Amino acid sequence: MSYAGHVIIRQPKPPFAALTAARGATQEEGLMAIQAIGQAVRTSRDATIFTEGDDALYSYKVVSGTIRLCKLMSDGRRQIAEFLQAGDFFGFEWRETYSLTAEALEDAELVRFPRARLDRLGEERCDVQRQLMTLLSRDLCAAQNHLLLLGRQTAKERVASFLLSLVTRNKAKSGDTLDIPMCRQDIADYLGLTIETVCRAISELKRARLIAVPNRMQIVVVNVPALREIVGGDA
Amino acid sequence: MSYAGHVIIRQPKPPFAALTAARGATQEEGLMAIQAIGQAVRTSRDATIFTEGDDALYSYKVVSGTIRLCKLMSDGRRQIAEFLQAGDFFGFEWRETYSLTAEALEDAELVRFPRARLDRLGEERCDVQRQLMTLLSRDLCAAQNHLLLLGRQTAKERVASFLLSLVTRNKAKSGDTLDIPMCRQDIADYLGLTIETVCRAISELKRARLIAVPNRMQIVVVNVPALREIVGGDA
DNA sequence: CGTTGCTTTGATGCCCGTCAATGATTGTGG
DNA sequence: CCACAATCATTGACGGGCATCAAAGCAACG
Repeated sequence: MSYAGHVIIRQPKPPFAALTAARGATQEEGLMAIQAIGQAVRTSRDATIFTEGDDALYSYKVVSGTIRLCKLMSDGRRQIAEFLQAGDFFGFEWRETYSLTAEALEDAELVRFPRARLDRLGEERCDVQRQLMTLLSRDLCAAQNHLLLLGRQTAKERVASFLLSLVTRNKAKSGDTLDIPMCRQDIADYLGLTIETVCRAISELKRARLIAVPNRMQIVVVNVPALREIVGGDA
Repeated sequence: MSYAGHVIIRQPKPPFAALTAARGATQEEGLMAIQAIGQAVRTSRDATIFTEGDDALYSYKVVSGTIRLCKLMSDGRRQIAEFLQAGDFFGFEWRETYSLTAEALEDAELVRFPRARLDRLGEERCDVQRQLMTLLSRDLCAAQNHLLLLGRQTAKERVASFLLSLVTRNKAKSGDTLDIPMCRQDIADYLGLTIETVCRAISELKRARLIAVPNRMQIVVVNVPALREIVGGDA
């Protein structure tokens, strides 16, 4: 029911050459074993992939598009935990139900892994379990850094941190253009701010010539070191 | 060097009856196998157990006392990710170096597990890996809830959430007294607030008769449902 | 019994949230 | 192709919640 918008493209054994290529040089055997049980699915813009509290039937990998993982309060307040892009895995928390909600920012292609099969695979093969551990660890460390951002950084620092995380992810340098697939509201909900505060921080960075904003979906990072300077204090 | 304050009490095989008893009914075989390679150590108040960035040589379990896990910025700003008490595990992020700093709030007894041995054990036994996954998942979900608190809750809600988390952990009911091992500054750094704001929120709850504060280290939760009412909006 | 460290309370200010209006961009139907 | 609506982004005015600064309680200790 919450899987409306998902279409299984090919069922049992899709060719995964393209997927592993997208991930780059990851030749872990455990990872291969996981990939082998994947099913390709599609989601459309704003579709819900799973909802917090649902039975956790599948884990996922992003092939293309962008996904947001978020928590909602009953009065509508929202906190986005993470944005996921090609090559990222999600839904690997080892629990009966999903601990957050996954939605597509834009049309996306995913690979999904049935939890039951993943579970069986993990019982037999330690290298698979180990791979899952690595994925979880990555998420945990990201969450810990996010805690510091939300608890102790100013609005300007948060926006600079966000841009720097995109710089890192895209291996961008000063002068490069970043594609920003998320709207301002998503950025605000990720940074624990309001949309207006995000706008003002971006405008301020623009006035200071640290970035340029050709359009709402792109940002040119003119001066990466200066952005790092703003974040500064992080260990 | 950063292990000053640690004393190995008994080296190879301490009796773990006390430890498992403290954890309650956890008869997982994987867990037993992990426990079997533990070494009992002590830390004193305010001692650093490990520092963010150190080589991750050990993972730990708390036997007694309270531990804080935190991130520091170079200008001194601090965010506490988690408080750990008897039965809790920490330092299980599967990375080369620790992703945060662990310190003792008070004199504490720990069991430490050499990463190298844990690693070898994990290669051989899937049930051990699985157990480690479960520990990581717990931390990840806790961190995700913490993100919502830091990003989207008001000061009063945060303090109420904190008290409720202690209520849950201690299985307390209205009228019960909670022992608060952490000082106000630690609470503030956990909740992303200042010490003054924490004090004011506590005073407000006290005035509203939701809690009583016999002394700085104890809080009586007079009206748990009313505390839940304050947090309210969470899914 | 004064010192020391932590907590609490008060006064003040600022950052960011709220409310509101204007721009910019995209999509739609005539 | 353009008018129009709809959506999103930006900017401004204002206020409130929390931080900052300061001082006074309060308990533990020598």
